[in-house]
Formats: sequence, C-alpha cells, structure tokens
Amino acid sequence: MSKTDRHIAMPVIRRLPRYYRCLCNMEQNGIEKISSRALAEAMNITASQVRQDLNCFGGFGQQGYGYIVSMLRGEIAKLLGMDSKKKTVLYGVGNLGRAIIYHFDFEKFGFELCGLFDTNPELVGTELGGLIISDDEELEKFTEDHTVDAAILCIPTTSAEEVVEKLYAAGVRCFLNFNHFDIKSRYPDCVVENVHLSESLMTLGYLMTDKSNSAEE
Amino acid sequence: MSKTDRHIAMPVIRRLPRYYRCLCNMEQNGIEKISSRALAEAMNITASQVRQDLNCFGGFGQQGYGYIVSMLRGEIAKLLGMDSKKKTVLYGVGNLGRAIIYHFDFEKFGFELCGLFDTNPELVGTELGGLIISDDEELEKFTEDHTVDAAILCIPTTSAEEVVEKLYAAGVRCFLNFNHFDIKSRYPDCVVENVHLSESLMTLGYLMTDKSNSAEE
DNA sequence: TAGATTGTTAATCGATTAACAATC
DNA sequence: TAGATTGTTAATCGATTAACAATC
Repeated sequence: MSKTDRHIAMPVIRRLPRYYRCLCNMEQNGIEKISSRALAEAMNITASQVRQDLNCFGGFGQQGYGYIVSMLRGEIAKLLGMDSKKKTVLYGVGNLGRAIIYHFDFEKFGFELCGLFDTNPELVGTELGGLIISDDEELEKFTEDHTVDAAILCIPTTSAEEVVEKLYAAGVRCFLNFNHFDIKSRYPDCVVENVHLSESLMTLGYLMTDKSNSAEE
Repeated sequence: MSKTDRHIAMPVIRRLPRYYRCLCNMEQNGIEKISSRALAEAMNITASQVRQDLNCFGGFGQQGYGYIVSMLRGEIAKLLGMDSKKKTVLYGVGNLGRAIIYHFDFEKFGFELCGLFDTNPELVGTELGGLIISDDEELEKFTEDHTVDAAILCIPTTSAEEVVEKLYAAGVRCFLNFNHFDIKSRYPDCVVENVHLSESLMTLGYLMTDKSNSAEE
C-alpha cells in the first residue's frame, strides 16, 4: 500500500484548491521556490499543517530548500484531476446555470462541458457558450452518443429527484449539486459535492446576530 | 456568563441551517414532536451530536419527551437572526447576482435587499426584483440615506479590493463574498462568509480522480 | 411507577500543532 | 561544514461519540 493510497481526511482535500490558487498567484508573481512557512503564511494556516497536508500525497519538497512552486502547483493540479477531461452536462440553464457556464474555467479544472439541458421550451434549442440547450427528454439519446462523467445540477430541489433518477439510470455517478435533494442518501455509490448557497446566507445571519462575536472562520 | 455566551464551535454553527431546513420539512409534514434520535437520522449525524449541538444554546427539549418541532425551529431561526431585517446591498448584477436576487428568500432569512449596484452602464438605471440598479459611484450617497448592514459581492476578484474599500469606508462590516479577495485579512474586524464556487468543482475533481474512493463528505 | 429521552459529563477519536531527526 | 527546511513522529487540542444520571 503506497502512501498515496492512504485515506485522506476531508479537511485536507478541501484545502487543496486553496493551495492550488495560492501557488498560481505565486507563480504569476515570479516566485520560484517557497518554504512551508511562507506558504502557510499566505494561506493563514501553520507551516506544520502545510507539511502534513503535502506529505499525505508524497514528498514534493526538498529538505533544506523548500518547494518548487511550479512543480508543487503541477502536482496539486494532478491530484485535483486537472489533467483529465471529465465530460460534464449541466442541468438548468437559469441565472445560476449561466453564471457557472460563463465563469467556470472547465478546461483548466479538468472538466469539459459537453451538454446543457433545460425543461423551459423557450430555452431549448438556443445556443449558450457554444452549446445548444437540449430538452430534458433528450438525455437518454444524448448518453447513447456521449459518455457523461459528471452532472452539474442548477435546478430547483423540486425537480432534482426526477432529474437525478434519469441521470443515474443513464450511468452518471458524479454530481455538483446546488439544490437540497440529498443524492448521497438515495444513491450511496455516487460522488457528490453539494453547494447550499442559502446556508451561507444563514451562517452570515448567525455571525451578524451572535453577540459573543469573536470572529473566526 | 450565561450558557448562550459561551464560544460556539464553527462546525456547530454550520449545522444550524441544516437543522433549520430539516425542522421546516418536518413541520410541513405535520410532525409535531421529534426525538434527538429521529432528528439525527434525518440529518445523517448521531443523536449525541444533536443534543450536544442544541445544548450549546440552552435546553430546547423536554426530558423523557423530545423536542417540539415548531418551537425548536423557531429557536434556531432566532439564532440565525431570522427575526431581524438586516439591510443588504448586492454588488454585481451579473448572472450570479441575479440568481441570488431571484432565488434567495431574503425576508425569511432575516435580510432585506435594499440596494443593487453595478458598474455596467447598460444595467444602471434598469429595474430588477423591485429595485433600480445604481451606479457604483452612488454608494456614498446611498449610505447617507440608508443604513447598510451587509453586502453581497457578486463581482470578480479583480474589482473586489476597490469595492470592499468603498463599502468599508461607508461603514459596512459584514460580507457574503463570492470572489477570492481575502476581506478578512485586510479588514479583520469584518464578519465574512466566503463562497468559493470553483473550489467545489475542484473538490469534485479530486473525488472523481481519487482512486481510494471511499466516498465521504 | 416504569419507560423514554433529554442534558451533561466522561471517553474516544481525529485533526492540528510542536518537535526534531534526516538531509539538502 | 553550518544553516535551512523538509518529512515524520509525538503531543496537544478540539470535536464527536458514548454513557448515564436527571426528569418528564
């Protein structure tokens, strides 16, 4: 069992995108090498944590020297699967869907947006970001011609159950989910990343209300 | 020092919106009382954790009986500040901004959206969700007439620094932030809730790539 | 009273931090 | 070689889980 196969804690995984972003910034600023101490400072964590985190995946540094920024960024990019092209469909081309279509750099992150679906007949057939929006009903036909590795669900909770059922039947097992339907409970073999925007507003509501406001993240 | 004043751990705070949602569902389904065990099951956590969490804020239950759903929901709503009306402005009326304007139930969550700002001259002056979009430059004048308790930043990282500076100067200290500018580092006295959508896609990328996929959240 | 279930204390588990030997 | 900084083990801290006395 190699080091890379060991169980990686979720907090570590959730820090990877931040490491990646930090290292990109540094690379752009022409910084070629970085110590765990300096990287930690930039991330608002401890140097120990940086070294522990990176060592979950193998030694990317050089003792007595530090880490080479471009190399470390590349290794983290690989961990995040950025060197692949995961075929992805997006369901629900409302404002949120469009925000994602326009602002996510799918290519960079290792995804390829290859299908848009909506139920609104006014949207179906129109073009967006180089793709024609398909009707919900066309999914089955679509999955015959295309592999679909992941689905992004920008649909309301009310229609999520039905949509996920169809996608699951079509073999899709990975979801970026913006509604409150609990995919993982129904389909435990799926990989699901949930984003609950309203929870963020509620959390802010708590922090603004909280009297003992000692302000942390 | 009352129980309510004690330091509340961030994981507990982040579970509050989930409790709230769960209890709303139960209330709608006509469930009047609930045990920590049943609530835990619905939330995919342990009964111990439910009781520990709720006891951070005082005893909402009855020994030997359980919790009254409507009462507990009400208490959590209060904790989340839902009984207040925090005057809020939104910056950046692009797709993401519109998604939030249309889909967030501000009133319900204790917020009142009272101002929209953008720099795009084509948008300024147009109406959206009952509000006229103002030019960025009008903020100072706006804050003379209105109290602004919080700002939602649906703007790119590149313009965030400047916008936050203006808002801070105008007295705003609470932010729901969707870009990568680190408000908290620059202005430590602010309350900030960050939402980094791209990190969610990258995390999904990791989970899809990860060979030792033992699937957890 | 007996049964149920909370509130709370104690035990465990996991994540973060500190320390230091390895080594560049 | 001396200084620096990693990789890794050990110590600490904090969060979760278990246990049980209190009490409805």
